[in-house]
Amino acid sequence: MEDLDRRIVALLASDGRLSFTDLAKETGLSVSAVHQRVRRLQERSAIKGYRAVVDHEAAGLPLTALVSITPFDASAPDDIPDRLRDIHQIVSCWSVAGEENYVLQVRVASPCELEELLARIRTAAAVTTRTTVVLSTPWEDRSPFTD
Amino acid sequence: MEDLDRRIVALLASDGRLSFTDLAKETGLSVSAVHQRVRRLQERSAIKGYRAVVDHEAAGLPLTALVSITPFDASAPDDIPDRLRDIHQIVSCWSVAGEENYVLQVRVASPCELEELLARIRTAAAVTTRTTVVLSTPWEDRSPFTD
DNA sequence: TATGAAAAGTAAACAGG
DNA sequence: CCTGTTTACTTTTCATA
Repeated sequence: MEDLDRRIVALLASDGRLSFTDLAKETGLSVSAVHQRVRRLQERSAIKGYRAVVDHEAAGLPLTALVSITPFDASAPDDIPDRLRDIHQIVSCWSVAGEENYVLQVRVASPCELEELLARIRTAAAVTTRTTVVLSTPWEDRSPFTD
Repeated sequence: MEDLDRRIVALLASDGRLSFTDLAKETGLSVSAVHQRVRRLQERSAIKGYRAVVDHEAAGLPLTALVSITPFDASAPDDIPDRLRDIHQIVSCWSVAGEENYVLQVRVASPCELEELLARIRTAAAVTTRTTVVLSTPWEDRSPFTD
């Protein structure tokens, strides 16, 4: 990726609603040139979409946890992500190198819902779970490009 | 939070660039009413901002890791987030219940940069680190509201 | 807290270098 | 791959219920 594209991506990663006018000012390009570059970045999926950053406490999902999972049967074919994809409380699913096979980031309304969710994960994916509850979030989902 | 606000938040969480016109269609409100509600949600920080969802491979930061950290000196006052805040490779910082005190999500360009980053984290925050490298990411940062 | 209408600003498509 | 122009749409503000 070119340096100009990198700048555009960094700018949109920290403010996804920047207008093309502002992007043009920041990059020194014309509005049309920025527009074309952003469109290309989206077509190539270098920019995959845009989202509002939500305060999950305010939105009724105050409890976050990290759930490490290990299959019961290590020899079974690994279709775990497919088995978990429809569980919307799982906001991230990482395949990891380490003692466990996957780490999931989950968001729920209450400890009680976490309990239900863990049961659902275990049965859906045939795994054991090790859960780390998040107590507070100093920050989250920051852009790594702001250097 | 009201039900209408929750719908608006959910819509913007999955598409942060939805126009007020489209939000109005989806919610049955007028454009101005949606506009006011979104503005209020932003003022109350229920919506904290907007970001582009970036393909980190394409953007030159293909390596993600989860770093669990434990202070050398458990009796020292805990200002760890403050000591780590300026390290932009740390995209998330969660205070957790468990063996370790914090889990960090980090993004770097290469194993070599990860090594440097871990050294920086250890000296900046006076901690030991346990690092779990992410091998692949079936999905990430999904909206938990799409039910 | 809602509405509709007007003014200002922006996005998208286009022609051309 | 860039630029400037045009058209259509969107955002924002305002008067009003």
